[in-house]
Amino acid sequence: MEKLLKDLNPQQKEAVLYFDSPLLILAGAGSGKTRVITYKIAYMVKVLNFRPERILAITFTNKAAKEMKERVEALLGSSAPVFVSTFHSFCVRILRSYGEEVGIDRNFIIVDTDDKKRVLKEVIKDLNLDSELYFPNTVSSLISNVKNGLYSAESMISHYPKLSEIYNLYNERLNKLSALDFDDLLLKGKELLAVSKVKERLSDYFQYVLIDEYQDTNKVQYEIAKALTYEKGNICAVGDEDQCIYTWRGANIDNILSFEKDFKSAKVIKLEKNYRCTKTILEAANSVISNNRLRKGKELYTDNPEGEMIRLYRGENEVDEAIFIAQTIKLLLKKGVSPKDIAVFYRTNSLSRVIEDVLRKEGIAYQIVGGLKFYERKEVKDVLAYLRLLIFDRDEISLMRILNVPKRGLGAKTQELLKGLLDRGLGTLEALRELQELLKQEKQKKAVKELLENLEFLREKLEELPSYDFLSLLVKSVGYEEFLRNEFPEDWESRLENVRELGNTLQELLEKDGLKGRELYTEFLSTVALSSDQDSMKEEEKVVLMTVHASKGLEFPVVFVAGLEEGIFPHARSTDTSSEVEEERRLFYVAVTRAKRLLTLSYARERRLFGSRRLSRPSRFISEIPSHLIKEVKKRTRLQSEKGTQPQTLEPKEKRPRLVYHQKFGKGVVKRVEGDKITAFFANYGQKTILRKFLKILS
DNA sequence: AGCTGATGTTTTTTT
DNA sequence: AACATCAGCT
Repeated sequence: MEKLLKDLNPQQKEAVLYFDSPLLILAGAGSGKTRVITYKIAYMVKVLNFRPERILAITFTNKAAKEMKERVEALLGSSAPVFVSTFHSFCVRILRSYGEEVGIDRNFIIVDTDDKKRVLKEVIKDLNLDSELYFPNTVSSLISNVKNGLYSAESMISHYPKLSEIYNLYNERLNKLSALDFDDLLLKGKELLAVSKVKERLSDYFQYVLIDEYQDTNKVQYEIAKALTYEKGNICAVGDEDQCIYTWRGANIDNILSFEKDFKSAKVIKLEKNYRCTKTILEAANSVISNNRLRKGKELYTDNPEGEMIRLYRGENEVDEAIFIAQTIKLLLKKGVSPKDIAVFYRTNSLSRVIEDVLRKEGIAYQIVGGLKFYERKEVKDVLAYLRLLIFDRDEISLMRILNVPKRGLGAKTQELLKGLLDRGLGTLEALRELQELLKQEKQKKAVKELLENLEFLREKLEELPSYDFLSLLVKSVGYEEFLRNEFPEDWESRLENVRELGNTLQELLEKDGLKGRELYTEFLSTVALSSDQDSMKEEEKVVLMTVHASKGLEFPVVFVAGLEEGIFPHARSTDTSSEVEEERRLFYVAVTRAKRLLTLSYARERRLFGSRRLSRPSRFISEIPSHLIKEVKKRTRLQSEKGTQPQTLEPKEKRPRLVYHQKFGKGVVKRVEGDKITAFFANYGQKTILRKFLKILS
């Protein structure tokens, strides 16, 4: 262990060795905080003889949890069952063990964003509320805010008079389903820890609690942490107020700013030496973040070399910008940079599209983190819904989802009928049985009968068959593959592939935890619901694309930040108040400090947004970087020699029109194009040849 | 019940 | 521009 400690600088060492009182480690970007945490854990196990399973470490994502576990084990040279998890999965764990103390069924289901919206839609409809004011999206985030303790439902009465009613009915519905949403997991976890029996038990059990990314914890999470370590002060929080980027999700920057007040006689250690970035990149980052007022104040320094200047590219439009990025990447690859060492960041997911298109065209392999999440894809959710239905008989949400998937000729009316039955308190299978009696049409009767038999059959097989086979059986017996073929002739194969991938995940879990049958599936469904973007990221030889949010906690030798325009980054919806702008700035700071060696910023003069072109100005954040650190670059001159091909890729290429519209003749299908004359076929007028200027090109 | 075209919404970030 | 939703029609 003594040998290990030699790897640390004095502050890091102090942080590892300090145990006298609550400890807050203010760890600047790239200051080796993961190293400190893992060494601290290793120290506890090896020197202080703590039982690893009684050390609780909370991370931000499951991926981070897994990595931390691996790193600790590498340090110790043996497997150490340290309890590492996210707040959410920790709460799932304790609720599955002690849930009944706060009236929670141990077999509760977790509703994801999509399910939540479905339930809310029903609620809003049932309350006969004006859907102009109560959009499911808006209501969903309002409810989140209420649950995260930002304000009460009643306090919103002036803007949303009926919010309390929605809130109550929504919770009632979830309750009936034994379902918890993401916020409930934390909230109920907190409630559970308020039960003195549980609190004593757990806080006695855990000898030490570490929390990573403390700047992004919310009020509820703070209280959970507090309850676990109450009075004992055996807590270490690690965070960086400059990297707090989730306030919109309830993260409370005060948690970190007032740690010393919240935890008695707390000690604060700052890690200000950066091991990641070049001097240039770090100076840029320091300079940008110094524009923020709400911070404790740190000044990072590094012994790393000066490094290359930060590059800045101005694109004519978003396509031009993407081409620049692709070309630069190509050049780097040619120079021997590994693709997995290159990352492209953007503020919003929608910006990824152009970049993807160009990378694909240029033959650059990339992987995209986040976006449409795997577990949120329709085909995956459908299959999961079947699984959920088999596991939890009360899962009405899933029943409704699959009632007519694959198509069985059971539509809205049947759904209403079924809902009535469920409201009478019947279980899903019972309700289906009743429904069979109620239906008039033979065809529908048969459809329900078939579904019912299928479900009963599958439920029998659930415990019997190995999980992978069971999933195949499920897909086959409900005719899901055929459904995919019919409904998605374009891409049914990749969709089917996704379903298979689901089987693989299940298999992995099976091998890891050795669970089986019902237990396995329950665990599987929780894992699935709580998986994060980063969790899906694999070590592949590919360039990585992701939002800045998703990049948190990662680092790359080469980083591109695209779309640096006013309205995009900072985002137009976050420029009203200075605290919003400060958060955008922190986000930019996170982006910049991911880069180890080379940072390239880019923006476009003109960008397509909502279908129309819009001129844009460069982001204010660019001008917050000292100009002597920035070098403006042009697209590679090498391409001057390939000029012939350049305009083709540069301009969105002029497509041959396929569908046109004429004032008098209406819509026409194009048959021939000669110069500015277009020959098209019109349904009621036959074939006509018309000058292009009289036609509107539809596609 | 299910399709069609019209209409309206979406783009902030996510456990 | 792409997508979801809905009324009205078959």
